[in-house]
Formats: sequence, structure tokens, C-alpha cells
Amino acid sequence: MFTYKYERPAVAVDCVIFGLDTEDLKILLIQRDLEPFKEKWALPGGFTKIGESLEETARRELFEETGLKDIFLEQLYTFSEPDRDPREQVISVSFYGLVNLSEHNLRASTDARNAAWFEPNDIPELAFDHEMILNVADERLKGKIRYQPIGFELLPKKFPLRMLQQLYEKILDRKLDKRNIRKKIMGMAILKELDEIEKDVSHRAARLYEFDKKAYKEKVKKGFNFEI
Amino acid sequence: MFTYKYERPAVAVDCVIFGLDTEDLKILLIQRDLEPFKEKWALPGGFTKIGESLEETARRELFEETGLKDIFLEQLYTFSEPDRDPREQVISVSFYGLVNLSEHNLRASTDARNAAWFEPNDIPELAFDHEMILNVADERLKGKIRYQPIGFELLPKKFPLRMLQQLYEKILDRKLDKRNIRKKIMGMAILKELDEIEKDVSHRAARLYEFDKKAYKEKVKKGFNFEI
DNA sequence: ACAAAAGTGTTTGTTGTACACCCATGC
DNA sequence: GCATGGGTGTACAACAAACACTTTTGT
Repeated sequence: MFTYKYERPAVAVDCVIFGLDTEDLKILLIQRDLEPFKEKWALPGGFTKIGESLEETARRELFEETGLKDIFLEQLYTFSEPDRDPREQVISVSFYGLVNLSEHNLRASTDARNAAWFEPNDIPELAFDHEMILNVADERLKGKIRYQPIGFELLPKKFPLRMLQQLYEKILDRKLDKRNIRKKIMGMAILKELDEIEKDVSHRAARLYEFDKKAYKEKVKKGFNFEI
Repeated sequence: MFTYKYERPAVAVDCVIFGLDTEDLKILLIQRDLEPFKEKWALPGGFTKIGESLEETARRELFEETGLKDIFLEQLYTFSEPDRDPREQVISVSFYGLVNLSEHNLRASTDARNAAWFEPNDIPELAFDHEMILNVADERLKGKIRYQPIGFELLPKKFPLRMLQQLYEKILDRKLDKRNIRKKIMGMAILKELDEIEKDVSHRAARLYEFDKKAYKEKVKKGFNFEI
């Protein structure tokens, strides 16, 4: 038991994880096994422990609840409305993460918690204010993906340009011109052209590329600004 | 006294307030009157109370410590390194604020705390990790002012175009062309041209303008994106 | 009359956008 | 041989950047 002179809010983290598979951009949710909102779906997350930073909390909870680790994770926003948790005041520091589904598997759900990927237009009713957090994350992703090369976090390490284009079309929700986007991204010189092509596709196989982080960082130092 | 089953971090807010006077973009600091870092300069802020949101905490502390109220304030980032406070673990949710000095006065410092505006290149050594918070705020301001019309929060309600130009030159740290910036901002049609000119200037008086928030919001609904 | 800043258009280069065909591959 | 997507260039429009002089006002 711990005693303090002044009343303190609890501090938790919540994670909005976006995952791309061959189809769609999905959201990772877990089914709660405790009250309140028992059985309801919610964002993965949990209370912070003394001695860890909030990002550490986020990564720990994410791994415990879903088996995901070593993914792109960035702070989103801190939610603090006094009544956002019916039990008592809980401050939620939220994070958003990006992951490629083909290279990260959810843990076999040996523990009681159910974790699953949901399509954006098929999200169930969520616990707490998690719908609001999800919306904030969505907007952040839409805004940020145009000015930072975070889209590559959603793609496999080696990808064809078509996949990059489709990703941007999904997130920005509009058609993009194939020639123009190729011209633009190639002009940036931040992709490494590989001596490899797609496999197991039922049409002409496309060349594969890799995001060249080193080249990107060099260019940033010299004043380069990513933009799509 | 309050007792909890698990140990909890303390939760505080810190505010980075940017103020524009006739000269420069300044930073609001207070001098601490308590340990730790007694006598050192620090960002205004303090511990949150149960029942208030963190933005409410920020506004309350800001008013108590400096007399400022009703200003533009937005969440910045949440700092949580376990050792950022030497006493115990304190999570700091930071905010940044924008204010026009000619229209908001600091309270006569009747209370013990000393509050004052500092020039960016004359910031004293700060308490805690406040220098880092300040840097994050600086970058945020630099980035955000180009894509959101928050610059007007720093200007007086009625301002000449020269002032707008100088503001952007200071924050972006480069010269801008008078004709081009006028063309651009006028083309946006988000300024109301007033039937008023400057007073008490020792040269030709310039026309005054007002930011037209209503027109701006209408345009945003129709897909307009502010950018300078 | 002089100093200080207001106000005003045009030209040039760069970037974004729209658009259509042939090619390689798997079935 | 047909369906599927891969890969490629050009023309036009829109926007950004560079640039200089006249006007107004206060001292």
C-alpha cells in the first residue's frame, strides 16, 4: 500500500496499432476480461508502473496482451477528462503504432485475453473513450503520413511500388496517379532498388524496393523534407 | 492522506508560453521559490488536482503563477522519464501557449514568485528537464505555424501586414518577400480588411487587418488548407 | 527635403497534374 | 490468347520566387 498527502489520478497508456495486410489497414483490439466494460473490445494498454517511462509501459502492455514487439510506436495525446473512467480518475497517455501484419504475428492467445485485427468500418463499440482516441489516431496518421516517411513502417521490408501507392490511396482515401507517384518517390532518392522481383503473383512480377533510412537521414540533415 | 494498492507517479503540467511584443518572441518563466531547484528559473506549471482535466490544471497554474488567462493553449507532449524529477517520479504533461504581450499583462508580482519574459537567446539554466521541453515546444511552433493559422494568436487583434511578415520571419528564421507574402495571404481570403490604419508611427501608417476566424472555418470545411 | 515604410505586377522557373500505350507474365 | 498489372514520357496549368519603383506620412 502506498500513501500520499494529495490524491493522485491513476496513469495508464492506450495503444492504437495500425496493421497492414494484403487487404486493408486494420486496428488491433483486445477483449476485456475484467470489469468495467468486461467482454467489451478496447485498445490494448494498461497502468504504468513506477520506474518505467510511458513508452516502456506501452511496449510492455502491448507485448503482454498481444505478443507484438519491436514496432514503430509514437506518442499521440494525453486524455484526462475526469470522468473518462467510471471507477476513478485515470489519465491515459495514448500511443499509436504501425506494423506490417505479414512480418508480425499476434501471439497464440493462450492467455484469457482475445486480441484481433478489425477493419476500420467494422469496429465494435469500444470501452471507455477509446473511440475518441481511435479517431485522434486516425487523423494523426492521415496528417503525418504525408510529411514523414512513416508509411514504410506498414509495408514489408521489401515491397513493390504498387504497394506503396495502394497504401497511400487507402490512408488518404483518394486515387493517386501511378506515373506521378513513381516520379515523385524516385526523385526523392530514398528508396533502394533491389535486384529482386515479387514471387507468386499471377501477373508480371514487379521490382522490389527497400526504404533507405540512411540515405533519408542524410538528406534530412541537408534540409530535405519528405512530402507526398 | 490517500492510500493506493499500487505506487503511483505524480502528475504535473508544464507550460511553454510564447509571447510576442514589438521586438521579439519571448518565453515566460517563473523563478522557483521551493526546493528542488529553489531560485532557479522554470516553466510555469504544477501538480494536477483530482477533478480537473490537465488543460484545466495548466490554465489554473498559469493564472496563479503569472496572471495570464484566456490564452491559446494546446497540448505538446508528455514527459515521463523516471528520473526527470529528483524527488520522485513525476509525469509532466506539457502545453504550449501563444499570447500577444500588448494585450495580456503579467500580474503585478504580489506573490513570492517572480515571473518574467526571456528572449530565446538569453534563457537561463532551467530546472528539471525544462530545457528539453522548451526545445520540443520550439520545434512544434516552427512546424505548426506553417500549416495552421496559429500565428494570429501572437499578434494583436488588429495588425498591419508588416507585423505578420515579421512574425513569420522570426519564427521561420529567414527573410520573406513582402509582395509574395501579401499575395499569398490575401489570396487565402481569411483576413478582414479594416477601415483603420496604424497610429503613432513615425512613417506612413499601414492599413490594419483582422483574422477572420469564421471565414477560415468555412473554408476549412470546404477543404481549404492553410499554408505559408 | 529627407527618412521610413506602404503599397503594387510581371517574369521566370519549378512543381503538380492529367493522360494512354506497350510489355511481361501466369493461367 | 487473354487478363492482370508493370513500366514509361510529355504537355499544360498552377504555384513559388525573384525583383524595383512610386507613394504617403512624419519629422
